Amino acid sequence: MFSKACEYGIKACIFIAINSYDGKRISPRDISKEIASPQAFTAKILQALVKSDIVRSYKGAYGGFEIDKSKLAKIKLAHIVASIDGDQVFSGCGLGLEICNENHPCPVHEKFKKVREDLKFMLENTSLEELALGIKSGEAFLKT
Amino acid sequence: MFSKACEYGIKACIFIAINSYDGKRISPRDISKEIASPQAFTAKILQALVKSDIVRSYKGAYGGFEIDKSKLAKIKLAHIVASIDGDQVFSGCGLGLEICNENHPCPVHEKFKKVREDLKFMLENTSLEELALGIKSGEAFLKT
DNA sequence: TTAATTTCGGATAATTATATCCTGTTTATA
DNA sequence: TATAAACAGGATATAATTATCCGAAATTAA
Repeated sequence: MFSKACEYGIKACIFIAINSYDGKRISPRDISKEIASPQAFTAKILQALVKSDIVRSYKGAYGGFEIDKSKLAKIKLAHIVASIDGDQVFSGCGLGLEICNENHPCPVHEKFKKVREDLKFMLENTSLEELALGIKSGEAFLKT
Repeated sequence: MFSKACEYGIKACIFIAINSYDGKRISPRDISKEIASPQAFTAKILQALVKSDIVRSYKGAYGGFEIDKSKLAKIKLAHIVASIDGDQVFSGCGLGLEICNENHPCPVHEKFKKVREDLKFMLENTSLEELALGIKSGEAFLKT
């Protein structure tokens, strides 16, 4: 469904979000420990998330990554996924046809429509905030 | 969503199905031409589909691939997908956690449930027969 | 200003997925 | 039996993804 990079990116954002609640910046080392991901690779993904303006980074001592508290409710899964995997998962043809639409559909176009729309709706309506709260409350887990 | 191999596999099955209606066997060369896929790679995928008993192959002159007419309604997309990509798409965790279930859910476990179940239902209830008919009637297309 | 800390970013390596090539084996028909 | 047609399958090549390494640049605090 998503690339490894995207999975790591989502989990990293959630963990950054939790810390940002407490006004704490966090390093790739701590993040990769918490989400069980390779450290250097995770750092690369964080760079991308910085460029797409989802997380903020601060260099130097006492630096690290954080997310504006005011943004937590506004950032949706869709933003993170699109920023790392592109919009293929939202709009691409299920069978890889270059052109696939109502006028020129692939064999599963109509069948996929519902699934894809469900997925799109879910991604666009799930905020980083609620995911972070799920972890904070102990309902959900970031690893194992 | 699916691997390239799986996309080719699905399209190949559909084209084989169409020909099997007319009692015709078909070669990897003709298949890859029709579905715009690399020939040798497609042949490998067909081998896998033979092993998982979805298509049948006949060696020698006048040989080729075909699918039992009597099976066309019974073979569902789910069979093809599972045979090529495994059941990760049905049961795997959306964020790649090894253990992810009701008792130990990942942050998006509940959110993904509906999407995954939709997808599963669709794959398990879409037959090769109806997809083949869609192409035969000119409603849908296998390439471009 | 210096030292310590931390992200940035380029280079490289390892792994997996995709794709090609070539030879062997089987089979139908002449 | 000979021959041509067609799949089987191993070996190899290429591309994309995932992962690691290291030095440079920035920032804070002593």
